[in-house]
Order: sequence, then structure tokens, then C-alpha cells
Amino acid sequence: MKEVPRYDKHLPTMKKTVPPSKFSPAVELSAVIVGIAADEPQVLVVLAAGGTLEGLPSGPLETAHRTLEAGLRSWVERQTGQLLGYVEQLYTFGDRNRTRQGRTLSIGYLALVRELKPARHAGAAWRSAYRYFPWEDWRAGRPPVLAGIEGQLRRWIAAAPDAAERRQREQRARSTFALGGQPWNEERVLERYELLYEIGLAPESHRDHVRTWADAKDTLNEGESMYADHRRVLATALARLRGKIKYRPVAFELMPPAFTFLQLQRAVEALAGLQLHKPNFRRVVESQHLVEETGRFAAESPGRPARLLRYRREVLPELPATVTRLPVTRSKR
Amino acid sequence: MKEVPRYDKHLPTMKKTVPPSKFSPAVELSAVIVGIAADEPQVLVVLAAGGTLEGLPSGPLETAHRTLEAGLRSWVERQTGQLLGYVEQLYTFGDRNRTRQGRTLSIGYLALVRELKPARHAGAAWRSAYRYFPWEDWRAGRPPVLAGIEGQLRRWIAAAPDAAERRQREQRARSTFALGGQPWNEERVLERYELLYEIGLAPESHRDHVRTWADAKDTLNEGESMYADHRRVLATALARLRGKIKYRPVAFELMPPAFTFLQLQRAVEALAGLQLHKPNFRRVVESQHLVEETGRFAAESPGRPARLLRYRREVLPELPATVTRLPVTRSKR
DNA sequence: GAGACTTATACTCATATTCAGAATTAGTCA
DNA sequence: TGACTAATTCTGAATATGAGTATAAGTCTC
Repeated sequence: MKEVPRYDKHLPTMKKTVPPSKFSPAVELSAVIVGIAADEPQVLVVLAAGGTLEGLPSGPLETAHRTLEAGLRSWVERQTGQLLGYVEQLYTFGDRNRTRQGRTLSIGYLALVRELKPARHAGAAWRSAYRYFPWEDWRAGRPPVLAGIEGQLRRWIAAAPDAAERRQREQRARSTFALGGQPWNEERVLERYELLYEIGLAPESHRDHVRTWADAKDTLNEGESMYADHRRVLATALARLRGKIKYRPVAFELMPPAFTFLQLQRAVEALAGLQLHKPNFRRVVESQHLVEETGRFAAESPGRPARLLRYRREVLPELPATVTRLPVTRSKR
Repeated sequence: MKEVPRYDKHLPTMKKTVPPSKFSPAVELSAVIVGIAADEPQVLVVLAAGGTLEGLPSGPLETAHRTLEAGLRSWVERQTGQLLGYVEQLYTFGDRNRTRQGRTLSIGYLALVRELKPARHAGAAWRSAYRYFPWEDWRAGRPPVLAGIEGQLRRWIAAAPDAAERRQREQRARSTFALGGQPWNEERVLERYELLYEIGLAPESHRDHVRTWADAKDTLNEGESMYADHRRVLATALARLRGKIKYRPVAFELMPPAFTFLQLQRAVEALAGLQLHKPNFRRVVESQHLVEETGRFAAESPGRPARLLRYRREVLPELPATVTRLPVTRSKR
């Protein structure tokens, strides 16, 4: 083995350690449960306490289960009757000012389902994710809501106290909302939401008494607001999903057992909020050997019948290294 | 705006909501603090309670700070004197059996530093990450430790109760540890550690009383063990860092204000555990306009003096969409 | 001061991969 | 049969990547 140099020669050998002090805030798990229906990314929401705002399903941290994920599956299935497929931890939200009261930790999870069960818990419903982020759906071209947002962003930029600040604001608006001809980056869902929140264009900003640039009356009501910080959690989930879809076959976790290329493409488009090139999409999927033919064909279609495919789950472990960007060398340098 | 179809017509309008029940476990923040020195990825560790095992610095969830990250920075800087640069949340670990006692939540953070301060907290020290994962360092070719691991894995595969299980084990060993000529995927740090843990090749498995395949006497002592689940947290951090380095300029967060191409390359190589191709590495960095010349040259080098570079932080927001893999179309499909 | 040595930096070239679109195939329907 | 729709197959140009080779600019030795 290689000799590992150390950098602690000058340190006293330790005697004891500071015992970690423990603090016990309230902790809950919240779930962004996503499925595809009607070519839209659907999210399971519940009507939150009070009555008008929708929120994400959330539940207790159960001690009975060995893992957090098992606990999550348990109460989601009990509460909504929805069986969860793919599940991954998203982020732990713990900033103050989530709700007006003291700190609550909320461990956010992203879950994908293949089949949208009508939720059996009263008040639960499936909603398109674009109900909350209408500016994120570019499938039919630039969404019209962006005009209003752009106008407000320009006013915010103009209102900068000095040139340096103005440049910063410009930069930020350019890179998040693709102002001034920048390309739209569909992954920046969270950054976009946070910008709107910070400058006061989301109803939440005023509700949370955040110091903002915009007046409450200027608030854009284009996207539906959510309970507490749930819209932020949802934005985090959508961003994660949009990133992941590019290098892991997560879209298949949303498909029924048999599907056509076009159905798969529509699902990916729904998530990415972008239109894709049909022949090239097929090529990408085929080249990774992600699907195999079932031998059957899709019924009732206007044109040529499409082959029904099945996901080859077994390729997952051998998928080539996600991204390459590093110029590895096998020989000398 | 586009008409969003709904899937809740059949649901009763909700009346009330289940109030989220709150459970309050002990919560702590733990930090994987990484820097580069002597061409090694160095991690700040402390000697944990008891005395023999090293652990990650961890501290309380402080209520005084608005964000979790601010709280983390605060106690790390107080405890170790180390100023943190880039910080990101890693994962929240909350599975039982972390320690023998009841559940403790631990929110893991990854932090990068430019300069390795000798830790002022007694018992803190910088250690190469490869002290804990010697099989992860492929810079000088296949690490010798892998021979022993491979042998054990083969025995584990052979011990499968049936053919299906054997195929599964084979598959898993192939994709994680590159058995049988598979290419080494440097990002699978966590999967590799978890496999070793599960089958009982890590001292932690026996300490945690996990039901394993291997006897305690077969345990490989090649990698240093850590307190509680800290080696898992460290593996998570290294995996994240190795993934991120490919599409975000995180390596620069580890560099001093001025550096040469080779220094940068050595840092990336240290993190990735791989040897890179010098001219191509330069090309990748240059093509993204990530650096600019300072006009100065590196002193005291054996060969031709290298230009000193500076990181162009300002390009960060306009970096092109990370990964492309999606065949986007701008026109018809 | 010349030649050896070391690292930096610039180029080259073959091969993959990606992007965009055209062409062809197979159904339904009037 | 011809119009129409969508599926599927191909093509060619443009880029990106992988693996070297060549040249430049210092230090060191004799």
C-alpha cells in the first residue's frame, strides 16, 4: 500500500472528545409522490390544515421501522392506499421560518408510482406539478406566464441600489429565467422558485414575512401556492427528477409494465418540460439496451401500430458510468 | 395557460386533515470536511468517545441560526478553527442500528476547504480518505488490497444457496467491484462500502451485530474503520464529490487563489482516484472558460515553469446545462 | 555553453456521439 | 385506392472525446 502522508504531526494526541450535545426538534417526513397521467407529471397533494392551501402528504417518523424509508412507505400506503415504487431521500428542510413557529425538521422524500390510485384519504388528490410551476413547462414552447415574470424581474433589476448589485441581479435572472437569450436550463427549478420567493413574487414570501422587493400586490398568482414550504420541497423534487432522468433510467419507474416508445417519450417530456426529438430519443434508449420487445403491439392508434416494450431492469447495474467528463487515461499521461 | 387535467373528480372534497404527529428524536449534524494536501483528499476526523476509533466532527442542531448550514459553519469554525468554503447537505442518516441505542438522526454535510488549518481542537486531525477506503485509489493502477477483497467476494458468491442468488451476487460484485473485467466506476463508493458491510467484511458489521456471511475473523482490516456509521457517511460524501466533480466546478473550491493546471489536475485525480490525461484535462477546463491567467508563473519547478491560473467564479451561473443526454428538439419532432 | 532532463503547452487524428432531418413502413379511414 | 397518421429506419454534418506526438522553456550537470 501507498504511504499516506499525515498532516497532524503538530497536533497533540487526543485525550477525550466533546460529547455531541443532542437537540430534539419535531421531525416529520414529507413525500413528493409523482406519477404520470394525461401526459402530465402528477403529484399527490392533500388539503392542509386550515383548508385553502394544498400541501404534501407528510407523516411521523415512526420508530417501529428499521429504516426511514420503510417508515415512509408504511404511512403513505396506509394513508393514501398508494403503493410506492422507487423512493429516494431528497433533502432535509430545517430552516427557521418554515412555519411561523419554532423549528421543525422535515425530511423530504421523492417517490415514483406506476399507477395513480384515486387516493382513499379524504382530501387527497393528484395535481399536475405545473399547477405550481407553470413557467416550467416548455413543451409547447415558451410558456406565456414568463412574460409577466420577466417584466417583474426587469423592474427588480432596475431597482438595484448600485451598479454592482444590478449586475448581480441581471446575472441571476439571466441564468435562472433565461433572460436575454440565454438557453433555458430545465434543471434550475429550485433556483427559479427561490428567486421568485426572495424578491417577493410568490405569495409565500409575504405570508412568511420575508423582507422582499415586491409589494404583496405585485405578487404573481400564476403558480398555485402551497402550505408552509411545500412548494420549495416540490421544486427540489422536480429539479432532482429532471437531473436524474438524464443519467438513470428513472422514467421507467413511472411506466406500466408494457409501453411504447412514444409513451415513454411523453413521460420524459412531461418531467423535463421539454419537447424531444423522436428518432434520437429512440436511439438513446435503444443504445443502452434499456428495453426489449414484448412481441405485442399497442392497440387503437391512429397510425402505424407501435411495438409494446418492457423495461429491462437487469441492465441497471451494468449501466456505463453515468457521466464521463473526466479525461481518464489508461496509459501514461 | 394550458388546461391541466385533474384526476380527483371522484374524490370527496376534503373536510379536515390528519394533523402530522410529531416525533422528536435526537438530532445532530455531522460534517465531512475535505481538503487537498500532498495530492491526497484529506478529511478532518476526531477521536471519538472511547478513544480508539476515529469519527467525523459532529455537533448540535443549534436553534440560534436561521439555517441548518449556518449552524453547521458556526460550530465547525468554533470547534476546529477551520473556515468552511463550499458546503452542501449530503444525506440524513436515521436508520436504526447506527449505534446500539435508539434512533438518532444525523444530518450529514459535505464541506470543502481551501487551506488545511492544523485543527485546534485536541484530537482532531487530517487523514487521507483512502485510509478508510484503500480500494478506492486507482491512481497508481489497481490497488493491491483488491486482491484480498476479490477473493472474499468470490467465496461469498460461491456460498450462495441457489443459482438465482448466485447470479445476483455475481452481478452485484461485478458492477461494484469490477469483477470479471467490468470497468471500474469510481462513483460507486457507497455501494462498495455497503456490500462489504453487508457481507461482513467490515469490522462495523460485526460490531453492529448485523447478520452477515463472513465470520468476524474473515474481516478485512485493509480499510480503517470508524465510529458508529461514520464510514458510511464518509463513503456517501466521497461518492457525491466524485459525481459532482464531473459537472460542477467543485474542484476549484479546494484550490488556493492561484494554481497551475497540474495542481488542479492532481486535486481532481486525488478526488476521483484516477489518473487523468494531461492535455485532454487542460482542454476540458479551457473549453469551459473556467480559468484565466494571472500573468504570474509557478516558482521552483523542475521543468518549464507553469502559468498560475485563477478560477473564474463568474462563469458558474452560465455553465451550460450539466449533462445533456436528452435529445431535445427545437423544431418539429 | 552544450546536452540531459523535466514539465508545460500546442497540435493532430481517428473514433464516437449528438443533432437534425429525410425517407420508408404499416396501419386506419373515407 | 388515396389520404392521413404515426412508427421506424437511415443519413450526413457537426461536435466531442481518446490517445498520442511534437515543441517550448526552464534547471542541472559537466
